[in-house]
Amino acid sequence: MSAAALQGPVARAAQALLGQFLVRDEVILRITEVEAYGGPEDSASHARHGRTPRNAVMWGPAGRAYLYFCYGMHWMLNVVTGPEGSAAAVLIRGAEAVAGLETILARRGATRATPQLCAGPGKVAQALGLDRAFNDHDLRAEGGLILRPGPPPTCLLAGPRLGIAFATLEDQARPWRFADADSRAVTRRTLLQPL
DNA sequence: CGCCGGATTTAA
DNA sequence: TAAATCCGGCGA
Repeated sequence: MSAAALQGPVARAAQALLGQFLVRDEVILRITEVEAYGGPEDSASHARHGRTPRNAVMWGPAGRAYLYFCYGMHWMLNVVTGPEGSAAAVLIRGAEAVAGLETILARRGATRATPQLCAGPGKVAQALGLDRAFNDHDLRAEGGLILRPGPPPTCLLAGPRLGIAFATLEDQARPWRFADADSRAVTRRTLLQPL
Protein backbone atom coordinates (compact mmCIF):
# COMPACT_ATOMS: atom_id res chain seq x y z
CA MET A 1 0.00 0.00 0.00
CA SER A 2 2.58 2.53 1.04
CA ALA A 3 4.96 1.47 -1.70
CA ALA A 4 2.26 1.93 -4.33
CA ALA A 5 1.14 5.27 -2.90
CA LEU A 6 4.62 6.71 -3.35
CA GLN A 7 4.23 6.21 -7.09
CA GLY A 8 0.89 8.02 -7.38
CA PRO A 9 -0.06 11.71 -7.43
CA VAL A 10 2.15 13.65 -5.05
CA ALA A 11 -0.72 14.97 -2.89
CA ARG A 12 -1.88 11.40 -2.31
CA ALA A 13 1.67 10.22 -1.66
CA ALA A 14 2.05 12.99 0.92
CA GLN A 15 -1.04 11.87 2.82
CA ALA A 16 0.17 8.26 2.73
CA LEU A 17 3.45 9.27 4.42
CA LEU A 18 1.63 10.49 7.54
CA GLY A 19 1.98 7.91 10.30
CA GLN A 20 4.98 6.22 8.68
CA PHE A 21 8.30 5.98 10.50
CA LEU A 22 11.73 7.42 9.78
CA VAL A 23 14.40 5.22 11.31
CA ARG A 24 18.10 5.91 11.73
CA ASP A 25 19.95 3.69 14.18
CA GLU A 26 18.24 4.02 17.56
CA VAL A 27 16.23 7.09 16.55
CA ILE A 28 12.66 6.58 15.35
CA LEU A 29 10.34 9.41 14.31
CA ARG A 30 6.67 9.19 13.39
CA ILE A 31 5.69 11.54 10.54
CA THR A 32 2.94 14.00 11.56
CA GLU A 33 3.08 16.80 8.97
CA VAL A 34 4.02 16.91 5.28
CA GLU A 35 3.82 19.10 2.18
CA ALA A 36 3.47 17.94 -1.43
CA TYR A 37 5.56 19.56 -4.16
CA GLY A 38 4.98 18.82 -7.83
CA GLY A 39 7.31 18.97 -10.81
CA PRO A 40 8.06 21.89 -13.18
CA GLU A 41 4.33 22.72 -13.43
CA ASP A 42 4.24 23.62 -9.71
CA SER A 43 5.52 27.18 -9.26
CA ALA A 44 6.22 26.46 -5.59
CA SER A 45 8.48 23.50 -6.36
CA HIS A 46 12.26 23.47 -6.60
CA ALA A 47 11.67 21.78 -9.95
CA ARG A 48 10.03 24.93 -11.37
CA HIS A 49 13.24 26.05 -13.13
CA GLY A 50 13.99 22.65 -14.55
CA ARG A 51 16.71 20.25 -13.56
CA THR A 52 19.64 21.78 -11.64
CA PRO A 53 22.50 20.27 -9.64
CA ARG A 54 20.58 20.89 -6.43
CA ASN A 55 17.25 19.34 -7.42
CA ALA A 56 18.57 16.55 -9.68
CA VAL A 57 17.45 13.88 -7.20
CA MET A 58 13.83 14.96 -7.66
CA TRP A 59 13.96 13.57 -11.23
CA GLY A 60 15.07 10.18 -9.98
CA PRO A 61 13.06 7.19 -8.74
CA ALA A 62 10.52 7.38 -5.91
CA GLY A 63 11.63 6.44 -2.42
CA ARG A 64 14.89 8.38 -2.39
CA ALA A 65 15.74 11.25 -0.04
CA TYR A 66 16.10 14.77 -1.42
CA LEU A 67 18.00 16.98 1.04
CA TYR A 68 18.65 20.65 0.53
CA PHE A 69 20.11 23.46 2.58
CA CYS A 70 17.75 26.32 3.42
CA TYR A 71 18.07 29.79 4.92
CA GLY A 72 21.79 29.28 5.39
CA MET A 73 21.46 26.88 8.32
CA HIS A 74 18.76 24.22 8.00
CA TRP A 75 18.60 20.93 6.14
CA MET A 76 15.22 19.84 4.75
CA LEU A 77 14.23 16.22 4.20
CA ASN A 78 12.00 15.31 1.25
CA VAL A 79 10.84 11.94 -0.05
CA VAL A 80 10.89 11.73 -3.85
CA THR A 81 7.55 10.40 -5.14
CA GLY A 82 5.65 9.80 -8.34
CA PRO A 83 6.72 8.18 -11.59
CA GLU A 84 10.43 8.62 -12.30
CA GLY A 85 10.97 11.89 -14.11
CA SER A 86 7.92 13.67 -12.67
CA ALA A 87 10.21 15.51 -10.23
CA ALA A 88 7.68 15.42 -7.39
CA ALA A 89 8.64 15.23 -3.73
CA VAL A 90 7.13 15.43 -0.25
CA LEU A 91 8.68 17.68 2.40
CA ILE A 92 8.67 16.13 5.87
CA ARG A 93 7.51 19.08 7.96
CA GLY A 94 6.93 17.50 11.36
CA ALA A 95 7.32 14.37 13.44
CA GLU A 96 7.00 12.85 16.89
CA ALA A 97 9.88 11.21 18.76
CA VAL A 98 9.15 7.49 19.14
CA ALA A 99 12.58 6.21 20.24
CA GLY A 100 16.12 7.45 20.80
CA LEU A 101 15.07 10.51 22.77
CA GLU A 102 18.50 11.05 24.32
CA THR A 103 20.13 11.23 20.89
CA ILE A 104 17.39 13.50 19.57
CA LEU A 105 17.69 15.91 22.50
CA ALA A 106 21.47 16.09 22.06
CA ARG A 107 21.21 16.76 18.31
CA ARG A 108 18.50 19.37 18.84
CA GLY A 109 20.40 21.04 21.68
CA ALA A 110 17.36 20.61 23.92
CA THR A 111 17.07 19.41 27.50
CA ARG A 112 13.41 18.41 27.63
CA ALA A 113 11.06 16.65 25.26
CA THR A 114 8.17 18.88 24.23
CA PRO A 115 5.51 18.23 21.58
CA GLN A 116 7.32 20.77 19.39
CA LEU A 117 10.70 19.03 19.61
CA CYS A 118 10.50 17.77 16.01
CA ALA A 119 7.70 20.03 14.71
CA GLY A 120 9.26 21.85 11.75
CA PRO A 121 11.23 20.62 8.72
CA GLY A 122 14.58 21.88 9.99
CA LYS A 123 13.96 20.15 13.32
CA VAL A 124 13.16 16.81 11.67
CA ALA A 125 16.43 16.71 9.72
CA GLN A 126 18.40 17.86 12.74
CA ALA A 127 16.83 15.20 15.00
CA LEU A 128 17.86 12.53 12.49
CA GLY A 129 21.34 14.01 12.05
CA LEU A 130 20.89 14.50 8.30
CA ASP A 131 22.84 16.64 5.86
CA ARG A 132 23.95 16.57 2.21
CA ALA A 133 25.50 13.13 2.73
CA PHE A 134 21.96 11.69 2.74
CA ASN A 135 20.91 13.33 -0.53
CA ASP A 136 19.84 10.60 -3.00
CA HIS A 137 19.83 8.02 -0.19
CA ASP A 138 17.52 5.05 -0.84
CA LEU A 139 14.96 5.11 1.98
CA ARG A 140 13.84 1.56 1.25
CA ALA A 141 17.26 -0.04 1.67
CA GLU A 142 18.53 -1.22 5.03
CA GLY A 143 21.16 0.96 6.66
CA GLY A 144 21.45 4.70 7.10
CA LEU A 145 17.99 6.22 7.00
CA ILE A 146 14.95 4.02 6.47
CA LEU A 147 11.27 4.73 5.80
CA ARG A 148 8.99 2.13 7.39
CA PRO A 149 5.20 1.76 7.06
CA GLY A 150 3.03 2.65 10.05
CA PRO A 151 -0.64 2.93 10.97
CA PRO A 152 -2.23 5.89 9.16
CA PRO A 153 -3.71 8.70 11.26
CA THR A 154 -7.40 8.46 12.08
CA CYS A 155 -8.14 11.98 10.91
CA LEU A 156 -6.27 14.41 8.64
CA LEU A 157 -5.94 18.18 8.42
CA ALA A 158 -5.16 20.05 5.20
CA GLY A 159 -4.23 23.59 4.23
CA PRO A 160 -1.99 25.75 2.02
CA ARG A 161 1.76 25.18 2.01
CA LEU A 162 3.97 27.53 4.03
CA GLY A 163 6.80 29.82 2.97
CA ILE A 164 6.00 29.92 -0.74
CA ALA A 165 5.09 33.59 -1.26
CA PHE A 166 7.13 33.49 -4.49
CA ALA A 167 4.69 31.05 -6.13
CA THR A 168 1.61 31.93 -8.21
CA LEU A 169 -1.54 32.66 -6.21
CA GLU A 170 -3.12 29.51 -7.59
CA ASP A 171 -0.26 27.34 -6.38
CA GLN A 172 -0.13 29.16 -3.03
CA ALA A 173 -3.79 28.34 -2.49
CA ARG A 174 -3.41 24.65 -3.30
CA PRO A 175 -4.18 22.70 -0.07
CA TRP A 176 -1.11 20.51 -0.22
CA ARG A 177 -0.05 20.63 3.42
CA PHE A 178 -1.33 17.68 5.43
CA ALA A 179 -1.14 16.76 9.11
CA ASP A 180 -2.30 14.18 11.65
CA ALA A 181 -5.26 15.84 13.37
CA ASP A 182 -4.52 13.99 16.62
CA SER A 183 -0.86 15.04 16.89
CA ARG A 184 0.55 18.08 18.69
CA ALA A 185 3.72 17.94 16.57
CA VAL A 186 2.20 20.18 13.91
CA THR A 187 3.21 23.76 13.04
CA ARG A 188 0.69 26.57 12.46
CA ARG A 189 -2.33 24.37 13.21
CA THR A 190 -4.74 27.27 12.92
CA LEU A 191 -4.13 27.40 9.16
CA LEU A 192 -5.34 23.81 8.72
CA GLN A 193 -8.84 22.37 8.41
CA PRO A 194 -10.31 18.86 8.55
CA LEU A 195 -9.92 17.08 5.25
C1' DC B 1 -0.38 32.29 20.32
C1' DG B 2 1.22 35.74 16.87
C1' DC B 3 4.57 39.12 15.15
C1' DC B 4 9.34 40.73 14.69
C1' DG B 5 14.38 40.71 13.90
C1' DG B 6 18.73 38.28 13.44
C1' DA B 7 21.45 34.28 12.12
C1' DT B 8 23.96 32.35 8.03
C1' DT B 9 25.05 29.78 3.27
C1' DT B 10 23.82 28.83 -1.25
C1' DA B 11 21.55 28.76 -5.74
C1' DA B 12 20.20 30.99 -9.87
C1' DT C 1 19.21 38.90 -3.56
C1' DA C 2 15.97 35.91 -1.72
C1' DA C 3 15.36 31.56 0.21
C1' DA C 4 9.97 25.12 1.26
C1' DT C 5 13.35 28.19 8.73
C1' DC C 6 14.33 28.58 13.74
C1' DC C 7 14.73 30.94 18.03
C1' DG C 8 14.19 34.28 21.52
C1' DG C 9 11.87 38.27 23.03
C1' DC C 10 7.80 40.78 23.59
C1' DG C 11 2.89 41.89 23.73
C1' DA C 12 -2.04 40.48 23.72
